[in-house]
Amino acid sequence: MRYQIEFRHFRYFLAVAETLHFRKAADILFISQPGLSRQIKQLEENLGVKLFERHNRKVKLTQVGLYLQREINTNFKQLEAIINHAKLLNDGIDGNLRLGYVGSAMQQLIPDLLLKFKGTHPNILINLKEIDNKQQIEALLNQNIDIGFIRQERVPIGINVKPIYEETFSLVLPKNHKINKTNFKSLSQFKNEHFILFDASYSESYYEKIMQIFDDSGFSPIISHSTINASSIYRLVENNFGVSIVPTSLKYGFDLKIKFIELVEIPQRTTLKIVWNNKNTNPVLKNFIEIIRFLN
Amino acid sequence: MRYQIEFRHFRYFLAVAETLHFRKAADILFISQPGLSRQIKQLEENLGVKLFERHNRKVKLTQVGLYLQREINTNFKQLEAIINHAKLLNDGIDGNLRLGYVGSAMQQLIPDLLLKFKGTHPNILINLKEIDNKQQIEALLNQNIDIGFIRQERVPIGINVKPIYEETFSLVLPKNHKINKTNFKSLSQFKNEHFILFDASYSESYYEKIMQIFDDSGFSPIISHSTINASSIYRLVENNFGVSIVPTSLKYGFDLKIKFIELVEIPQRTTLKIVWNNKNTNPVLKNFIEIIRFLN
DNA sequence: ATAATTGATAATTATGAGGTATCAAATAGA
DNA sequence: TCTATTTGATACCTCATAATTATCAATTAT
Repeated sequence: MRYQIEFRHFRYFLAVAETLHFRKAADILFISQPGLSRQIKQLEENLGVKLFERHNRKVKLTQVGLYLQREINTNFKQLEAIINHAKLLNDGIDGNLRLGYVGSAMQQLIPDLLLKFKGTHPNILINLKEIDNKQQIEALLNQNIDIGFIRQERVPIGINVKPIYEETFSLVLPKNHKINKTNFKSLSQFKNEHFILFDASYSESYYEKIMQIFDDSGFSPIISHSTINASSIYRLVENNFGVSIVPTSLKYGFDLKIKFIELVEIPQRTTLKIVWNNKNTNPVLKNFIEIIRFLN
Repeated sequence: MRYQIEFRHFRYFLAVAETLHFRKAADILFISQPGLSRQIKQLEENLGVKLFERHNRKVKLTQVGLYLQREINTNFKQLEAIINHAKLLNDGIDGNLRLGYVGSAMQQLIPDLLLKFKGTHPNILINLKEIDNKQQIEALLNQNIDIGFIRQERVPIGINVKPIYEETFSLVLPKNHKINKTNFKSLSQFKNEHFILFDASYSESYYEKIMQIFDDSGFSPIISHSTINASSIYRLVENNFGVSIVPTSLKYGFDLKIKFIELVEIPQRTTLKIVWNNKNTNPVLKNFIEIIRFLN
């Protein structure tokens, strides 16, 4: 117990816990393998806890090691956030907020929200990143973003959800398509058309919902293309590669030879939700959620 | 920026922030004042943030310094808690223990054991699962449970066994059966009765032992039903579907129209054993086995 | 059998934390 | 005004120890 534990020990520990390989971890840390071994040993001695099982040619985390990896990781993320925030404070900025969003949220909602937030909190630095649903959850858990905008039903525990905008779906057709708002009866009129849809990887639950729409209409769609980007969908529709179904709000802001038919009769709706990690201690996050609360 | 920040820097920072006096802080930290000054300077340079205003003969925290003091303080508290918890986990004082057991062990033994263990280790979370002998071995090998309670002679290598309770068998008869404790002579009196027994799949070696009892008595039983549950056996016996033989301890805790005759004369005994995987490193397991050691 | 992999150990080096001495600036007291 | 005192910063030095190199021991792959 004569050595003080330092960050170094935990930095090294995390690297070994990550790679489960002393030599590789040493390379990543730009130190030699024996040096790394010694520091890990020191940490283990100081804590009085065995962190790794070294057998044969395999390194394994012990139960306690596993626990420490998780906890130290989030603790370090928090510390990092504290330091970043301190730097921003120093620059006269009151904090920052890292947003992730699916493309379809940028349509109208995020600009509106940010404008409102900037009004009350002018010195907040906002970072925006377009990421898909699944990766947003990942980023939230790792505290790489503070808040996400997703279209997905289920989220892991530890993630808070607040629905903020529910909307209908709309059919997307080429402008010259024979079906229009007046002669449109039901989706089954499109059973022989090719469909261009958001990829299942975009969000499983979103995809399921779309499939349910087809189920309810009594046919399986021919899916000719899938993408993760509204604008590519529209390009394809415009050029007669097929038709599509998208959240209604996505119809604004494009000037293409396509038309939309809102599907108000079907029961399915899609909900844009904001999500955040309840372990996140960023003070700006609290304020942002406060703003959201007064939306509906 | 060529120095890495270490805990030291924050420890020193907190001491100065607390005392607002470099010399006093240095005394508290058992280092010299110039050494302290230098570390604080390093921290400030590394963060790119001024933490203290040194004017006249007074030291004052800057806004950012104030923020950091609060945040680092709570962050360090959290880290401390993490480390303490890790130590508890390591000592098996906190954590969880997953038990598997055959129904007949729940009769008296497991409640007693758990009560005793809970007394010395109140913070351990215990998961209980009723599983048959064979599946317990499987679960131990896969480390899906930490400890098992079985009635089975042979176990694979890698599994440790400790017998904890040896007992006689008892006949189970309907209350109105003509044989009772006084006119009972030997098992051969039942050669024409139907028997209801634990299924062979429950445990092969247990089944073999029962068969041996019949062998010794010179007859093969007529087996009319087999089940894996003491309570169903008793229901069947109560309704005159046949008679049975069970471990004696199973007679407690039922209120049915049945009676028991303990077979003390025959040599066969059944032994409840605890079993665990010797590769299992769950520290709680060690402590549990320790408790067991003082049982007999 | 030989070579490759991988973590631990031993001996050595060199970085930088901490020590001593001292300074500079400011203040208090005469 | 002239000390004496307080207090953080600087300069220089020492030594503890982190990191390196070289090597080993054990295992596994060829």
